[in-house]
Amino acid sequence: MQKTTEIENIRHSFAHLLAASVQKCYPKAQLGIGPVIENGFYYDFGNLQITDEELPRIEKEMRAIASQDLPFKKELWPSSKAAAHFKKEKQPYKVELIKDLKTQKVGMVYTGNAFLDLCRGGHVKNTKELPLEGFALNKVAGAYWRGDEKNPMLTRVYGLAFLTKKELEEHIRQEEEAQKRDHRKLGKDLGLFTIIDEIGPGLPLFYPKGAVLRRTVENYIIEEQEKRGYVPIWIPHITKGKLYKISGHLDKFDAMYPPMKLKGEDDYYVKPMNCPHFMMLYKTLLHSYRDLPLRYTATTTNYRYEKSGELSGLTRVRALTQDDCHVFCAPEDIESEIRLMLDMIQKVYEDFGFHDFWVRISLRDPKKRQQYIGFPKNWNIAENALRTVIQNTGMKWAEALGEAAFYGPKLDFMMKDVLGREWQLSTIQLDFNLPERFELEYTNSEGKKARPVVIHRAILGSTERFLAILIEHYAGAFPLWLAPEQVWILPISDKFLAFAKKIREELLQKDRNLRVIVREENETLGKKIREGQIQKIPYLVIVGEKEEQQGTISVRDRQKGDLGQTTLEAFSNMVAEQIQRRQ
RNA sequence: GCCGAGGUAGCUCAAUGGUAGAGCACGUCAUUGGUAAUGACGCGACAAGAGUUCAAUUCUCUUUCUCGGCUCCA
Repeated sequence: MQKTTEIENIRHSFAHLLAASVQKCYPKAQLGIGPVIENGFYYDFGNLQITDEELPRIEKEMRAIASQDLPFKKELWPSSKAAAHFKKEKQPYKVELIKDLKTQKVGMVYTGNAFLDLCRGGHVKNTKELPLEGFALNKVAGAYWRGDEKNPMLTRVYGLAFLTKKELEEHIRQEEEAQKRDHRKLGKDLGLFTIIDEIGPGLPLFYPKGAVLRRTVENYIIEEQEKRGYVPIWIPHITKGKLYKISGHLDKFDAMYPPMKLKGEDDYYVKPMNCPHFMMLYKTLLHSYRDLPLRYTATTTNYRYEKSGELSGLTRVRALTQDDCHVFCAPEDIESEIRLMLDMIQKVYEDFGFHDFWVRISLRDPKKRQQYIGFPKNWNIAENALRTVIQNTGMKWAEALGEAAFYGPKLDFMMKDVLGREWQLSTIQLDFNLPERFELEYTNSEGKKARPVVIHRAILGSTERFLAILIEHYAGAFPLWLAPEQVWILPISDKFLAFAKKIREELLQKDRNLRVIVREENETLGKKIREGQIQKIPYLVIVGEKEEQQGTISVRDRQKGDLGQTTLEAFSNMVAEQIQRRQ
């Protein structure tokens, strides 16, 4: 039996209690499984149709059972006896579990004399140890039996459980905080993007502010790439199906939009990925080892027919833009190419303010060799290259067996945002498959044909998803270099409108890329300041009689408030420096 | 796609089997202002379709979209 912690025992016990309560309230309910999860527990039930409104009743019953101070008792039963018991009790899921466990004996747990559940262990000794103040049932959802969509859908009841009331409240407070930062809400409030019924689910449109934000992010990536010798290519968004026959995607990829059927022509598909296009472009030219590594990049949109229930804001869309890159290189260049990518990833994360991340080295599962293609020799080169490079960077890393793609090992970058939520961002993947399928070649130094390795790489992953993460990470208060509107100029009254416009012109003379807007509306200063604060504008510049006479401006910082009067020169320098330092 | 909950004005939210209210936003006018909301007036909505009913935003069904999960993410 594996060791469990106090909180796990408590959560596990609550799961049992939940099962007992549901059985009492709904005698026909069938028991599934009830594991411990982050922050609490859940239990799956068959033959149970309930909504959130019924949770208080179930919770009340759980409290009633717990308050009887019942001991938890565990016995080992022969599996056949337990199976027979559950068969009699009309608990088909439990019977199935016992059968699949294939053990001689199974644990059965009781409270007091009342039978509770099949159990592998890890609970408190007595229900009086349960912190009833720190627990609450929180939601009902559907879930497939044993996580397989071919199986029936069960009703899952989720509960939160902590040691104390304070921790529970803290958790709820954190969830509320996360909700305030929700990129879907901020996207609306800040006028960044929208999703329109008539256009379609998962197909976001960007307002000017959102478009400026995404262009800023994408241009930044393009700039950093080009500094490192990556070169742009351009590819069309539709293609003949033939391309995906070669790549093998047509059989395997199930999120493909159905093809366009054109009279007397081949079927055309909108592209759900870019790799095959990159491969074809490489193949059209003859390559010498002197040309390699060849670093092709394109920021381009893919279309994937994701299941409707999977769509969510910008994090899961049907039109996703990738900062895609494929490096074609000789196997011996793998290490240096990856080092180059890591260098860029480190720089990019720092500039975006992502200070907490780790790298997952996704390797083969050595027990399942047949799942992977390519020569073991190449795999060894690749896996070792990944390890060596990562271990030399000082980045936090962990190896994960069985997480490799079937065509090669990869590095996945896991980022923690300010709320401690983990996101998978960048990925670097070694690929031995596509060069093979597309029969890519280069001429090596001996004048012989050789096969290049392809390294796939995306730093943002998808621009849309990345923006969602950025929005939530900063709660919409973007650092100056990213803010879609960086400076508002607020004239005290329309008498100073001309002066305000002059200030804008002068600021633009210092930096013609500065995003500065004069708020001309006939409103009070207080109103415009409030508006600026709500819109999270980094700097508000206030101009009136004082400023016009003294040739100064007044500056208000989004966080620090009124900074007082300063010169345009000083303000402009401060802004320039801040943008340059990406703060 | 599956289970569940929802969709009222651009946004946030009311009410109702019998003419749908408010705040913000927007427009007009007045006001000419000093660091988080000036005032008055005005414009504006029951997701779509079908059914039940004398009458449907309200009840039923279908479609669609959103949300919480499940599954999936090459």
